[in-house]
Amino acid sequence: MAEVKLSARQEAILKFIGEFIEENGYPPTIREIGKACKITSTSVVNYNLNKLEREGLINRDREVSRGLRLTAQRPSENMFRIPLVGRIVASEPVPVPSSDFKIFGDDEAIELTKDLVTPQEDLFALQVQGDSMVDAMIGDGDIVIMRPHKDVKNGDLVAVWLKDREETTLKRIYRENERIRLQPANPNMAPIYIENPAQVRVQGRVVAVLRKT
Amino acid sequence: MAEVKLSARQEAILKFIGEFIEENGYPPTIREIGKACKITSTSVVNYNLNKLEREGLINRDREVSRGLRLTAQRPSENMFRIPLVGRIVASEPVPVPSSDFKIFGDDEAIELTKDLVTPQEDLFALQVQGDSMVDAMIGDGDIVIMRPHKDVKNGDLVAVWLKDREETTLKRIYRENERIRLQPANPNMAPIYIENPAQVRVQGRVVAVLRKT
DNA sequence: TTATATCACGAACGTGCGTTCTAAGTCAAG
DNA sequence: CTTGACTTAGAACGCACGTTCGTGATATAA
Repeated sequence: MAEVKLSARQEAILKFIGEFIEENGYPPTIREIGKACKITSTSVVNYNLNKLEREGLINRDREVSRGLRLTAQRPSENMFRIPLVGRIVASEPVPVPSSDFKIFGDDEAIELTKDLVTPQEDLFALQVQGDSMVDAMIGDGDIVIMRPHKDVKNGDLVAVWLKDREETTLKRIYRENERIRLQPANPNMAPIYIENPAQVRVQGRVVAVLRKT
Repeated sequence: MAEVKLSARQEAILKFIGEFIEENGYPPTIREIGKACKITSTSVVNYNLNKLEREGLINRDREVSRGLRLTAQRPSENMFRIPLVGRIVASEPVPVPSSDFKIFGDDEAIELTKDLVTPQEDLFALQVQGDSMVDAMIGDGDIVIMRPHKDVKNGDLVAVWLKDREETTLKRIYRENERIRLQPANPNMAPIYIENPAQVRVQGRVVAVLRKT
């Protein structure tokens, strides 16, 4: 579409709407727009708003006072919440949230921006307890963002529960024929080889790690 | 303040306002609130809104249609940007942004929420290049949020430039009498002792670490 | 010239919407 | 019981606000 066709007036209106919403938390009325942009007639404002709507730059709800909003970047669009479901300890399996058990009382949640993580429905967060994962460059108190089980590819950093050792670790996983190789993130450390795939339970893929100091 | 004094109706109103704004981009009218919360009289809604305002939960602009907004987390309020000023390499000093050199063309910036970092004016971000800081639990590609120089306290995780070695590392710093102890985050590694304080240049304090996988 | 489209002005209409007033029901303290 | 604070209800007032209509100015094409 041609986005160049904006007259000076329409640009002024658009700019004013943005500033007004930012400042007041609600959109301006036609008359407020008119006063700010030195337009004496409400019908002129209305005319230009219709123009802007046809251009796709704003939405309007007719017959509704202040019934307009900018289509462009609504601020909250760039933010989302991830439930913080618990702690991850080396000696216990990861507490993966069951899908039917919805966390409603989500006072415990982390707010993130899309810069960090592309949002998906089933993401969840865990706080690491203990220094057992230093070899994965993850320390005590760090928060890991995870995505449950499915579609784990070779090379992904995953949380696995090792049945025989009875412990959880974070490692890169590689399926090699019959056996599984678990590669520590620290290149100085040797990999673990698991001959029997039934001995490992992949609990999720690590999507991101956050550390506050 | 007492936040417990909300009646069921007031909570319903508050919840509806939030949902309405989320959905429509502008606040509801008194009558819309009334219809949604099964309140037949506008004055009752008005009464409860005044209650909520006195409680500090909403703001109202009188004589203005839809003139109300939630005081709690206004979405954009909880977000801020940090300039991504460059890369941090072990073999070079940290590129601390000079205060008079304002980064205006900040296409390179990271959006964060206040959950992660308490916002301050002079924060900046660097992307780590290379595996030279694994002992600080920081890997290649990680992003460190930093705050320049001043008020570095014992135990802070800082970026230091070691003059004699000509390298940058991230370590916890401790001033011990005349000498300086640099303690790796990995507890298995031995500390570095610097006898001559002029040999180290503290370039900033690490506030947070982010890793995308 | 006429025709069509774009843009601006002012006024009037009808309703949306915040405000205010009167009245009444509930409940705990006296 | 009465009193008073709190909450709900209904109605009326009056301005706020989106809409529509008539008018006119300007510009480009036939």
